Amino acid sequence: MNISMDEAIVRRSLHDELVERLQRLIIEGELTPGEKVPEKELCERYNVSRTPMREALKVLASEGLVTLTPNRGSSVTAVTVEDLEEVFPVMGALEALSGELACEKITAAEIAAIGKFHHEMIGHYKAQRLPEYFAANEAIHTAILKAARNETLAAQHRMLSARVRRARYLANMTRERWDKAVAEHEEILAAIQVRDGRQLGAILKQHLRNKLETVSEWLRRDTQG
Amino acid sequence: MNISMDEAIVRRSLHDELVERLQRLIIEGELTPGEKVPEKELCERYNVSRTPMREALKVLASEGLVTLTPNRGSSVTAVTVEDLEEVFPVMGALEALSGELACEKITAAEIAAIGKFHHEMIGHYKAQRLPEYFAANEAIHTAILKAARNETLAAQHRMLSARVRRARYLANMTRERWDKAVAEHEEILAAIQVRDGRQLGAILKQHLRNKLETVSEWLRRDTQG
DNA sequence: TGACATAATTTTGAATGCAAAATTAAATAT
DNA sequence: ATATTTAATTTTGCATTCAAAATTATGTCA
Repeated sequence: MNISMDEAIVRRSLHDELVERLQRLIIEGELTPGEKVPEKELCERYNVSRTPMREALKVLASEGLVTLTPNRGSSVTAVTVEDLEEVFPVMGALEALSGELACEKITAAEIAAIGKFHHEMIGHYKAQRLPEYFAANEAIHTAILKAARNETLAAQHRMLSARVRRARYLANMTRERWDKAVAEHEEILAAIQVRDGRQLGAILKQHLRNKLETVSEWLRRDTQG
Repeated sequence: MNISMDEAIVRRSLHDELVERLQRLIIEGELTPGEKVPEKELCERYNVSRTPMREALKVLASEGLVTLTPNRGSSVTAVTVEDLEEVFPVMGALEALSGELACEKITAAEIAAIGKFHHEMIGHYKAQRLPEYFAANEAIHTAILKAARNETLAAQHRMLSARVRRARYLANMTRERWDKAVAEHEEILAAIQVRDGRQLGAILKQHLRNKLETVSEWLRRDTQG
């Protein structure tokens, strides 16, 4: 009895749906860091009661995306330079691992797909289209992570990524740094194509270290300047 | 209704307290993998309503400790060999990082403390006191993690650790493996004492790889034998 | 008896209700 | 006016309630 699940009705619990929506609101910046999460307002907006909303907020809090203060509700966690300096090394370790694992398990088709993203990205770079560049960039990193075939790894990475994605997106690179990032991406692609896991891991780690530089520099300027 | 006051909750937010208590129940094995979480029973036991209990379960679910099935409640996530093979490499990467960071930041006093744990552990090893050995062992790894001065790293590690701690604890080592683990610990201590982060990271990673062998072997035997 | 249908019970997901804490507004004194 | 109380309002944390789903029990008929 092999029933195709393709058309199965996906019934999700409200809190689960809300976790996702709130995550999006935070990442896309509709809810900005430091801001109090307007519980009531969001409940009305999504037409749910406070119960599932509060469940969702608790989950987000455990992921570090919001901060709960006893008896005074939740606020979007503000990312400080210190946070970034904590998160990036951890993400670096995870990405390095993803590179190593990916090289063991990646298929030719997946390599080709990454190559395609890469060339798209280069195109956007040459045309100085930053948002499109970011999208292609993220596609590459996601593809590597997926090729690693480790859901735990992917989940951990997603979690940390969510915490800093907004800062990452907002910090716009200097021309110089952008050049460097692209150069690193050439190396990334090369390492994948020859399936050199050690090398890929190392580059990914370095790549992220440079990103940290960019982002924390921007954050420093933005928050105190 | 029979309420035992010694277990009733006093401090801080209920859901937060519950997260911790349930975590303990799972790790200590009072709630065993696969078992359905008896929501009502636990509510009575801790004398709380279902609301905070369910909030806590959602958090634990997001950490992978319990599994929520729509409309049929929550059960303790059963750890499979496949899970272990996913989790351990990630923990390995985190531990390796913790080793590197720790060597940069650890104080002489902390090194001394780790040395003390180490010697206690050796004593327990010689006397074949497994539980005490495990406790000292865990103290060492926790101390290294703490010395790394990275709360994000520690939190991620704690989360993964919780998921496999029970299996880790239950799998008893062969004499041979135990010898090896102790030998590795000698190397760990040596690397810390000379603050060789690269080396420490590498050993920790290898150490965990061996642990995976032990645990997954046991799990395979236990679940299908 | 055993396969199936149907009714009773329990469990689950989510809305609502309520008391305590926090915040804001108003009132009083300086 | 500016502090400082005090009162009103809102928000928060949690308990309770309620409808829908799932599970178990009961009844029916071959």
